[in-house]
Amino acid sequence: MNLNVTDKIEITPSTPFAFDPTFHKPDHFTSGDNLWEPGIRWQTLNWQGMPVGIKFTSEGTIDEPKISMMVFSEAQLPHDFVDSLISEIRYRYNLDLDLSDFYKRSQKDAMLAPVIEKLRGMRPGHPSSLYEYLIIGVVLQNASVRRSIQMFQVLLENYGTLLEFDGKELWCFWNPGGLQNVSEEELRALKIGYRAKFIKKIDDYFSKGLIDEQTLRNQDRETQMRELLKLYGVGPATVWYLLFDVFHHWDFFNHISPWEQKIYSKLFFDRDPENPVPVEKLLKHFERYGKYKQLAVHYIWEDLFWKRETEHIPWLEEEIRI
DNA sequence: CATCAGGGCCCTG
DNA sequence: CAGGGCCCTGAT
Repeated sequence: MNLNVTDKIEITPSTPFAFDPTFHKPDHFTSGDNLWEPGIRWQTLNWQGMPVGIKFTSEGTIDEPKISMMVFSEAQLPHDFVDSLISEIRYRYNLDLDLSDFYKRSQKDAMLAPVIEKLRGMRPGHPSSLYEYLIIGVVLQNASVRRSIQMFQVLLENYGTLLEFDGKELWCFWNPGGLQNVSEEELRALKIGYRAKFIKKIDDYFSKGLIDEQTLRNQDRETQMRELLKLYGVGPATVWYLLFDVFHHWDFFNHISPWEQKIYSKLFFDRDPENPVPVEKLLKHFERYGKYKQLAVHYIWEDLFWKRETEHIPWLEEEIRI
């Protein structure tokens, strides 16, 4: 699909704002739906069933930020569509987040303070909708990075839409409920294994309108967690990711998967990944970050993966096994 | 070659 | 509440 109609919008985030670490998370292993280079991010977005291409360009500084957002579409977009798209972007990337209290509380933390200095203005956030994140969450389960990317890619190429805009070709997600005519067997043929059943059931759930992302956003964390765990194929690991990335709870930390446990053990206790610190002890350690514990660990985690972009970290390569 | 453990989750006993 | 089964893939 060729997207030749453009609409240019200027977005002013709250201050301070760091473009690159907000729009590019090196630990989110990309697979054909976005591209990044310093100061520019291209991505696709399925908004209200309409596939659009977006090019974000940094046009400001950390203390006087300005983002140019170019929207590419097939036909002219109605004003209210564009308005709702902008507010959704502001939500997903936390462009209005006030980080001052978090920064103030972290000043005296020997580990966090230098990381914040480097990443000052970085927002947490994730580009995906709830439905999309659920699909991603399922392909992350019980698989290495390489295999997760491969599964996600094959799903996009079979059920997504290839968009051409600004000289790029990127895949756009299908609609929630868009797999109604796809059988579990067909999904299995794409080598996603037992996850085929999970994806079918999640898609059915959305197709029947049993869950609404906007409604869920306005409910409390316990309700969100309860509703999400009702989904077949969603357990503690996936819910934990969702509460942070999609529902923006900075204070919730109740789960550490084995590979993350090894990385935290090395980062926070300089312990050999072969001999990791118990999960309970790690969780207790994170308590020092209070109501920003997950945000704090996000900063430290992103710092590690940004380092990986420029320097070789052997022990980390060993753990992520791309 | 064969075996095995993954960036979990569901189901059973 | 512990443990088996599920899928494919790359490592050993």
